[in-house]
Amino acid sequence: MIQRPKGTRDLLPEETSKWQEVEKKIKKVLDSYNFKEIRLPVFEHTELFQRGVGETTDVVQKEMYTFNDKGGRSITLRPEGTAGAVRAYLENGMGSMPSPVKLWYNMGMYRYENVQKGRLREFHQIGVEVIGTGSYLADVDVILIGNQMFKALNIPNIKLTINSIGCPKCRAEYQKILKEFIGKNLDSYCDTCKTRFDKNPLRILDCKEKKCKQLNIGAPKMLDYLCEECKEHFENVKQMLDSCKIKYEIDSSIVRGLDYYTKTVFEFIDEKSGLTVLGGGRYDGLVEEFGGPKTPAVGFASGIERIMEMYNENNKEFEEVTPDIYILSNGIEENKLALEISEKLREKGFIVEKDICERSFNSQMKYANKIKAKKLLVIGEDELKSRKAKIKNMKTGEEKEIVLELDSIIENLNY
RNA sequence: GUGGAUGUAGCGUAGUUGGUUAACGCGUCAGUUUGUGGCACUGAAGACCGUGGGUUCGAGUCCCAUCUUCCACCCCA
Repeated sequence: MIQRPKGTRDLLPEETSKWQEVEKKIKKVLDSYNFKEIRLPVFEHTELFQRGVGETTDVVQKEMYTFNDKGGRSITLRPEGTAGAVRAYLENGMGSMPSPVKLWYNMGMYRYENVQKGRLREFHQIGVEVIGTGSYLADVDVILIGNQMFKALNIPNIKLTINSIGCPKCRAEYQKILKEFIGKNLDSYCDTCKTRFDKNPLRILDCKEKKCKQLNIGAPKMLDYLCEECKEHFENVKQMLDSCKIKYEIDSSIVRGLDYYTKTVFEFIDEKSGLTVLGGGRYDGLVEEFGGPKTPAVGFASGIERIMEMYNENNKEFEEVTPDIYILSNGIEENKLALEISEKLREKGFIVEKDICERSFNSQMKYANKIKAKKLLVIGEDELKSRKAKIKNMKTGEEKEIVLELDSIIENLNY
């Protein structure tokens, strides 16, 4: 038997209807902020992610699905959405659209990781990007969207944590100071931290090793070394969040795993599982990095599989969509009439089931019951002749005599 | 990438110290029931026991390898 590749999942009908329900609710929030959907290629040139996400990141170094296509091009399955969105923004001249450009996406992502709870190799993210404004107001809007999403999904116990990692200018300054602090005890740090020291010292602060955590106590904090502009930006973000009564924690260890972030970074964390369910921040340098004009931007991405996990826990009652009517028929002429009525009802938007297996009367009855049809209409010899029939409410068992005409059927479907 | 656990019909399980045609429940299909479902009863289909080797007269049971899934590290959404 051929089985699905590691880290992938099949979504069966029961699950897809729940996904659709969640996606619908999220889309409503996105619509209310007037964001528009974009759909992007599953694969891009490898270089896009190398330059966008950053050479030193784990995502690029060891988690990308990269291969050469038949034309010898290095191609990579997208591990995240922002790089592609920015590429599309530039390639399609979206800079000439009314600015800022506000986009959202819902796409599959691919990362060669070791599988675990809430961690797949193919997973899905819903994300937003606001391209073309450097204002703190945009950061706040983006955070508020995330907040509204979880509210709309009735998911409680989500903690918002924020931080600022400054701009290239003040970060470089801070890194120097941080390296001085860490450098004193570098020999005592774990091996991964030693390699981080040169490539990305900020990450050392995020190390989970006990000894490293110990050594990190008292380390200088990025927040204390922000330049005037970054400091003011962060203060404004906090002020706005306070004014709309959004609770948040400042967590100076949030660094984010993607290199393009600047200034504000934030995460929504599920307090029960400890998993990050939404993560994002500002990326003021990325458009320029890709050869575009200096264009600030901010966005987030949220993992649908993780959202679904929490959604299912907090929303037990789920309304299943079932057929409005099952039309039972036996015999050629009867089937013709049943088909005709079915088609007309379907055109009117009703969910109609009828026999397509040439099953017996009894089997059809049982089937209608199993698929939870709301109403039942039998078309047999008598009904064909008399043009009268009984429509049955499958829940109450009550039957009602009707004329075998479309209007009269429809009238009895709605009660 | 490292460490630990796991794997028997679609799903959930049983399978005694290795011994004939691998069992049960749910589900599926059909019948009891040419004209009204749910209940009940009867029957059928469905498993090369994750895969590949090995030990043995004989392997679902023992050994090795490999894959999957789950958990932890790491990282992230």
